[in-house]
Amino acid sequence: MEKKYDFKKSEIKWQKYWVENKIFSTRYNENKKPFVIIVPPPNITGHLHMGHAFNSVLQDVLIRFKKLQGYNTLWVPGIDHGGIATQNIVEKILKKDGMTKYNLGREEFLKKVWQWKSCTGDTILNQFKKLGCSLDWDRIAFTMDENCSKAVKKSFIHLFNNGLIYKGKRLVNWCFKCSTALSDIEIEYENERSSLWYVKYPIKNSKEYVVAATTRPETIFGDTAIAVNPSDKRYVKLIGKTVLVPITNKEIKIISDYIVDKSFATGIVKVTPAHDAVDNDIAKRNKLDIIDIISINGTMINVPQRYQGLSIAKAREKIVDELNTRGSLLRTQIHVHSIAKCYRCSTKIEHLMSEQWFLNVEKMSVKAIEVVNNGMISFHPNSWKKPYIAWLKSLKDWCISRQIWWGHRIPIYYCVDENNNKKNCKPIASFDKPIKCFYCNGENFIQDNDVLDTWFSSALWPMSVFNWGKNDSKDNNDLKYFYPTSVLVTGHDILYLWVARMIQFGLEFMNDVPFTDVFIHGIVRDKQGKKMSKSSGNVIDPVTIMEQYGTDALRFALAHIAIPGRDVHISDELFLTARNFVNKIWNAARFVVLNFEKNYNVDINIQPCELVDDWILTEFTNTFLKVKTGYECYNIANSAKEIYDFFWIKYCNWYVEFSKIRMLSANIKIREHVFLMLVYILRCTLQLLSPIMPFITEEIWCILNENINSTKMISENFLFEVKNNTNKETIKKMKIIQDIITNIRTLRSEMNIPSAVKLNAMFNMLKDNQITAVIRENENYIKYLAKIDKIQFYKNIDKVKNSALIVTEHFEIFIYLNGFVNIEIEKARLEKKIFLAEQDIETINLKLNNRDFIKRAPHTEVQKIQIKFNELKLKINKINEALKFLK
RNA sequence: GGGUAGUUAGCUCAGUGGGAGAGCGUUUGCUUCACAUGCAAAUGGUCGCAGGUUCGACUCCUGUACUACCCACCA
Repeated sequence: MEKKYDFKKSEIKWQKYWVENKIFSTRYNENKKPFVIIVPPPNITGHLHMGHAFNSVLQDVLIRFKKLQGYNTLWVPGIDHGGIATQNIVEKILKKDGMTKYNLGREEFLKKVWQWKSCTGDTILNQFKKLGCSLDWDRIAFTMDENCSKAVKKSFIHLFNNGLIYKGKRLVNWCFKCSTALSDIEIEYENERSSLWYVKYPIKNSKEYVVAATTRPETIFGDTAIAVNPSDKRYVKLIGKTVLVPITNKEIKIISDYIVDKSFATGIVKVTPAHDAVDNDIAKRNKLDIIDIISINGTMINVPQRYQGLSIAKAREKIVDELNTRGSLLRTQIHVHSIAKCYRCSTKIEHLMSEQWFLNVEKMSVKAIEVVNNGMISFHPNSWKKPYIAWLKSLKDWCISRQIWWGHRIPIYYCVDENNNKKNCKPIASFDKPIKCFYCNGENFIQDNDVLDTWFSSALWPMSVFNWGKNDSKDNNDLKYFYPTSVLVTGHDILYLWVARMIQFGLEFMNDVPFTDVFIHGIVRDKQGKKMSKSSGNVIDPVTIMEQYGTDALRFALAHIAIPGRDVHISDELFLTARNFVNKIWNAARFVVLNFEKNYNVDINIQPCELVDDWILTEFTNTFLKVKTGYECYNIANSAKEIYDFFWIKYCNWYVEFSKIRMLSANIKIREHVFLMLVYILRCTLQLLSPIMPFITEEIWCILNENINSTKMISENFLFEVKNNTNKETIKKMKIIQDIITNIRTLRSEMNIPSAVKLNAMFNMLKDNQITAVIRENENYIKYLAKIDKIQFYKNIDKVKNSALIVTEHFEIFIYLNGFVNIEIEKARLEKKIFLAEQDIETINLKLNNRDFIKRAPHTEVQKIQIKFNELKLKINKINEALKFLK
């Protein structure tokens, strides 16, 4: 076994082995219980970032653990075509060559995108492999492949024919840069410092005027009313009057609407229904005209000639000037408000009227709420249930059409005449171009130009990966066997965008939930808690970390901070700690392997034979149960922590140290036994840890196999079985031994006694004989670890000169200091012990003197306190005696 | 405006109705033949603030301050 762990070599080896031997390929097997996860498909544009790494590690941990438990585990890999994001990237590439997509035309452009996809689309999947993800590589799915395409068409046609998909001219969110409509959750809000302009609107046939405040003076050309709150006493008398729009002098009415906030600015709102959501609602309620004044290119339309064709910004500048000159501007005020931005390119979103396809989500939302309320789907942590339900309850229809080229083209066909002009026939939803029009027997059709929102195909993901839409469910064993999947693992950032929609679609098309559990983990942030982004320069690249510290270190660090319901803060120290742990594991294994002797009989059944053996088994059992609970209840951080503590503290710092002295025995049977125990516990721990750190555990497992003639892989069923060996007595006994050792070490440290100086320990036993027996049986360990030469036992001995004192509930230990005694130090040390004990006594006294406590607290609790009190008293007495003796 | 988390050691964070924990940092001692990416020991906290429930609250409840995130119709 090499002195240093070469993680790079090991990672390449095992990654290749797992993939080539299809260790994680899973087939339909009705005799085994499935455990299924579908990966949240990353965009083809993506490179592995820390968020992916975190998400993937958690899924891999679950899959690998369930495999150890004997499940037929399946983790389906896949990628998303990432509509707008991908199109933007390819357009950027074209731009470098001075081209636009229009130069190429739709078909040629799409060819380019597919070409680009075939070059770079595998990047992220290869990075998943590097991460050690136990995905089934025979099942790579893509949201634009044939299966998904069929699924998209099938679902669209179903929804269209049921009247749930409809086309309508509505106010939508429009991104000029991406030149497409966006759904409500595809926009992000950001605070912006801007101005609030107070504009005068003269009242017709009067010298008076009303003042409306606006952040968008350029939209006054689209004003079709002025609104006040009906309960606003200041303005009630104005309702119904006519005012003139500045500059154009167009006549509009003053109306009343409850939505107007009396306390904001003047309490008077100018209503621009074509470019503002609230105004649009007001217009609907009051049947106002809607005038478009901004085109989908971002230029002014339907405005006075001098404004026609200007950009929004230019128009604003010009209009503020003009209002000012005409005396229509009362005043201007600094104003901070949040503005909508595109989630793909951060361009300001404009609201404008546009003809789009919408999905009516009303009924689907009711069902999606129901399955969470009745427990068919559980969220972990449960606190996400409330926001999920609240979101669905207030959900508006989903704008599903996008004016881009890359994506699933809407399977709607329009009947046209010879000149490609649409006839009056209703549009037809169809898998392929229809042969004949239902309505007029026409034979010419054109397909709708728009494509579907990327998230439409994502919503079908749990079905489409199992060929729903392509293969009807009757003979589709995969779909029957693997659907619904077991758990969906994702960050809360796409709970609405993705999770809610999968649930809606699953219920609509499969009449069943797509998964029974949703594991919602935190978002990866930097040390200060900020989102990682290229522009902030705070990105920690997982690939760099893998190269620097190893993949297992990355994985352990991520698992270690995966605390349920909390965002995770990443810093370099995390990986350092994890790297050190990897090193520790390697070296502990090396210690074990180096102690292997050829004539060991490794087939014998291992039996604990000493307290230390019982103890480590008990500790392991406790750890095993806690780790299992952590894996099963989505508290991965706790599992990681428990293994870390057990392995480092219990196994390495205590058990291996105990073993060292036993290894010196002349008796080969003893050496053999110790080796077998060490190997057994090590293997059990490795297996328990393998879901988090698959590479090093597999590597060591393999090395150990050579020594014990085994060929099994680590991912096969658990070696360890929980028996009734969680013995509390064992822990207590062991604690006595550990306390003695620790106490003597502390004494040494406090009195500056070099470890080379061997000391004598004289035990004065105060009570229990059984404890004497325990100490006698484990004398060797005390001697070895506390560097004691000689241990003697007495009953009621006098004080021992030139010695320091350690007092516990069971005994006094006089450590003969062999000339190192410093009376002053020892006095100070003992006095401090008394001080601390007296402090404890004080708090205990408060309780014991409280009659209510004695009367109401559980009897066991009172007893516990009483015992503690007696122990402390005894300790103080003994130390006081010693102090007198010192004087 | 509504909602959800958080506030514990110098830093990053676990945790529990009955004696405050880890990692990193700091201090001290140690090259002991698995590991200095290590071993041993020590230092360090009014558990945000104010009330309440309880024999007992860091833990449960209410209020409050601050921070973060999400949602919303910030003209």
